Amino acid sequence: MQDRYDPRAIEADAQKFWAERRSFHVTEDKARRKFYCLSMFPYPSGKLHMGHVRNYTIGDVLTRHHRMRGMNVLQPMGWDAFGLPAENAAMANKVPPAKWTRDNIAYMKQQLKSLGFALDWDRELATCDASYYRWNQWLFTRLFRKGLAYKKTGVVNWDPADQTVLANEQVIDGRGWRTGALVEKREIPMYFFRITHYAEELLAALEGMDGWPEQVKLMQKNWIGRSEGVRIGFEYALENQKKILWVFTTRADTLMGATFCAVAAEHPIALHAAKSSPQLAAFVEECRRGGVQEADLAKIEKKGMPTGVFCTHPISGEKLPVWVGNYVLMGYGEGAVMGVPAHDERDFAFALKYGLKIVQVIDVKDFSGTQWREGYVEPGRCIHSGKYDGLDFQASIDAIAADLKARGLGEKQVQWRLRDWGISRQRYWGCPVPIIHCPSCGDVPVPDQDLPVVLPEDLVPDGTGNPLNKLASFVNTTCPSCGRPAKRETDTMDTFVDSSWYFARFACPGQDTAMVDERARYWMAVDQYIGGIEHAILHLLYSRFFQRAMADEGLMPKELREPFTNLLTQGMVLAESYYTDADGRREWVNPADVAVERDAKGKITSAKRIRDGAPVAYDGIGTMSKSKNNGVDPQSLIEKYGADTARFYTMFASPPTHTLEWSDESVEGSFRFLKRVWAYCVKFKAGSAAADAESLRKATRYEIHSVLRQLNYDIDKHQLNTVASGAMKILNALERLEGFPEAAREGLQILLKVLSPITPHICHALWRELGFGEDIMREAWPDPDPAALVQDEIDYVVQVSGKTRGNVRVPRDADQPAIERLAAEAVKKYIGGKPVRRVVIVPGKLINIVV
RNA sequence: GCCGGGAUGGCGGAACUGGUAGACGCAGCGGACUCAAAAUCCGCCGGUGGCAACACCAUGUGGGUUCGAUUCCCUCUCCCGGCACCA
Repeated sequence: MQDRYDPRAIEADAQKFWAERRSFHVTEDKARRKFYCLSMFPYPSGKLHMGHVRNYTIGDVLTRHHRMRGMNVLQPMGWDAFGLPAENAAMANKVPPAKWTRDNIAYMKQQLKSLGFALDWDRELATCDASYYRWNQWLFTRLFRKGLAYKKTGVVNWDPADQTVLANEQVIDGRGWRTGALVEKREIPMYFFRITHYAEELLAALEGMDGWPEQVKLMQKNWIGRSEGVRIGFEYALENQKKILWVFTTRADTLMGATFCAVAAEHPIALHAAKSSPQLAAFVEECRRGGVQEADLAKIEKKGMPTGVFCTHPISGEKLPVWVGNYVLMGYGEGAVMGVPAHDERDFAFALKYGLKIVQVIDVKDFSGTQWREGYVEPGRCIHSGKYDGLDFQASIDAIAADLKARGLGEKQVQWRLRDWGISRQRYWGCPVPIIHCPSCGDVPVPDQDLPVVLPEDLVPDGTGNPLNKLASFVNTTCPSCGRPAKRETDTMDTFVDSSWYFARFACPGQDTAMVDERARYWMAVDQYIGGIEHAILHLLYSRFFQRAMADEGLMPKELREPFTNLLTQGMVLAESYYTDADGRREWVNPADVAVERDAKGKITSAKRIRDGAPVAYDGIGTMSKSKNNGVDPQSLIEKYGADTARFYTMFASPPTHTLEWSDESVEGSFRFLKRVWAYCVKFKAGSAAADAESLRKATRYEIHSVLRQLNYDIDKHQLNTVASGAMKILNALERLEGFPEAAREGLQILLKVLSPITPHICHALWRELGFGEDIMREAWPDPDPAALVQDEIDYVVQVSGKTRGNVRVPRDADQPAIERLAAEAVKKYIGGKPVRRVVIVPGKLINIVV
């Protein structure tokens, strides 16, 4: 046995051992409980970052733990390989996205292997492979025929200089990232998935999803956004024709306080009125400016302009002005709202700004009418509302809705915030939408026998749109239904389509005649899904939609409607950033190149660049990013300390769900711990067994089994940082022992077993070196021995009036009066002569004497 | 702007279901070993006052519930994630 811990050698050995035995290859086995453990697959950006290491280590620890619990565990890996960064890299380096992507995959795969993850590589897939994306296309054609996929116009960011559609990410401060031109909104035809068909179900099912964090379910619930309200019609005349302006409101009780209506700039009333008013046309044009991001739209100054059109209040018959408002969204509800300044903050500000009438109709206190007050939106009894006066929130809504319904001017309605999912992207590096546009037959889905529509892989985009548009051999085709010349759709699919079902495909390696097969029935649903909290809404909601669409298509059992039974959302990995402002130019300095100085208490006082001693300024802590040059490369970490240290550190530093703040010194500490484990085992192997003193044996076993009990509790709730510290506590207990009695042997085996999911290589090596067995991975996970946890005496905390004043040791079988007597004796001086009002006893823990 | 989350020593974090705040580790300080350094090992380590015993203060802010609050409720501040074409 080597005296020194040499991670490089033992990690290579262990990985070879697993590879030769195909240790992580799994197949369906009806006899054992299956466990499908999945981490979100990576985008092949070039090399792994710390977020990947953390994500995949969490997944690997859970995988290995469940294996040791006797389950049939599947942990696959693949590549989310389509997307924008490949096109950017292609433009920068004049390399086709396909080559760039596949080179990255090869490199990152080797990195993942060096980390020793228990992955079944036989199931590897990349979404850019035609063998994968053909099934995107196949399912699309199925949904298209069903009407679950359809075409309509959608709004996009338009760069007028490059004449191209921009991703939100490519819009910087309202301008195109390459041209600097002011971005506009533009409507173009797109394909949509009808996710709203499942809105009700996607919402209702959240209720039973106990394995998901409340926080994520709440975000999804709010995103789907079910609201009950009333659709209300305001009559108006346009060119002598009677028309109805429909609005949706959740506050029909305030209808009698409506003093205006506002429509979106794209609303027919606005467009019509703009024809005869140059000012209004200019305002509508102004609303077109800017991108489509909701965060920006919500922050712009609320502006409006009257259309000159008046509509009729459906109850009072009063004439109300119709305004165009830049805050009204065409995509939500009817693209129009009623304005009730007295009971809506936004309407209030709008009314004050433009001198519109404010009428209070709900009995809220302190209504001043000149300044917005908290509480104006609170529901209450109706006032100044004619026949509705005195009715409360629900009663007034019921009465108003009934009256409107009787006159054909409204009814109760359920409205969803959720919008259908636009999947068309005017980009090259993605899955082609399998549609052929025929002048006589219209949009024809590509027939099954012609799938896949293969993406040509040798194009290099130039930033002015999708190069597929210019590729005649791709575009020109014949109509599958009439045989005449036709054009192929050149839009590709949103990459979220690729990632909405990959987990099902992992179950079916080698299947080339179907999207999924019966093996998916064995493995699905994913028992444990792990990934970043940033995916809490979109990816996870789209996957839930896909699972339903696939089940309803007969691809999976109809009742299997949720893809992920348990979800763990990991926190981000953050790092400090530093910069110098030498000669007026800010230069970001990587934390690895910075030396900090501390005062006597260890507080940081200053920082310098190691290379030249130049003082650097601290910029705080944030996500690792290229722009701030604060990324920590996992590769250098693995090379310096080995995979086990990298794995241990990422588990120990922070609970999986919290952010992790990078610290080089703490990495050092993790390495030191593994060295101590190795050194202890070297001594253990050389030492001779000592006799167990009964008391020593009992105390040590109590200590180790107590830690084990807590550790098992922690690992079951995925609090892996305290699992790591539990392992440290066990080593501390072992090192306190004199010699190596039987209790040490038992404790050491427990230590190696509980540590092995986190640091599998070193545990594999030590298990074999010490002759404990051939393969620690095949050992059963340890449980605490109840006999070891029984104590003869119990320590109680004694409080006087809630303040801790002492401890008292009482025999296990002491009765309550005896405990009270011992406790009172222990804190006699704090009680003094004061009368005892009450004694609170928490069994096994604490006594509080209230005086 | 809207939705969700977070804040505990110099730092990362722990505290089982409301029950000793600071486990485990990092940094720091002191010591051992060494010609010396590294490595390793031992001790100390929230703040204030005190020779000490000990006392008081302390879990972002302000309030509340409770015998007892880091934990539950309300208020505010700051930070982070998402907002539908980044993945």
